[in-house]
Amino acid sequence: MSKKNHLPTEFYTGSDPTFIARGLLGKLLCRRVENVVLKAMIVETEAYSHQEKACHAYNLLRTKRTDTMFLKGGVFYVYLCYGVHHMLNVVTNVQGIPDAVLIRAVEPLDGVKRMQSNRKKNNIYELASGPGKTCQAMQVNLIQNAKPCSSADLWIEEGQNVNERGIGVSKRIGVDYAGEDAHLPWRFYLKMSKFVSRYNTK
DNA sequence: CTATCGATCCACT
DNA sequence: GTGGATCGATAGG
Repeated sequence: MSKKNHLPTEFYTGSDPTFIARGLLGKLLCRRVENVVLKAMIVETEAYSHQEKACHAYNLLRTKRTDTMFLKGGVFYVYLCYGVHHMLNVVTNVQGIPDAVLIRAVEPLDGVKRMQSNRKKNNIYELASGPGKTCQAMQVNLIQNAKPCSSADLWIEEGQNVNERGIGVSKRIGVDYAGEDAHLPWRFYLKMSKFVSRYNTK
């Protein structure tokens, strides 16, 4: 058994979600399915906080779905969107304070053939350039919900160091329903990456 | 119980 | 650029 290079717990619990969303850029999202290991670098994230309307757990709203977000930071929050696509988040903050970071896009590194097969696409730039695509490529579904970010079948490990100046910022995508909070500059991405989702809402 | 609506993607024009 | 797919969670009667 090789020792995994997991992130320390404090990484997930120690700061507000925008800081953690920035910090996750360059980290590696890893998945083991059967005997195949998939690895991909996180290149785009969005922060969600219980204090703003775009968040499922806004105002500490607790439901069957948002229960996961109330767990201590460092677990995955997975849900189904539009009845079709899974979305992968990382829960942050301490227990009882529901904040999270959505993983919106990753750059495939290992197991690319498997991801191409999962996505039924060959173009590497289209394998995980969006939150739904990322889950399809990495074979993430509701079974992963509430599992630790250091699980044997899905985990996050150290990756590239990212220079702050290499990080682009914009408002979040697809949250127009959130009123004024829709304008929060809480989407973060690697400027130089060709693997981010196409949208570039400023 | 029913109605509404997505933290999206893709095919098509 | 636009619209359909598709279904579970959610809120309200």
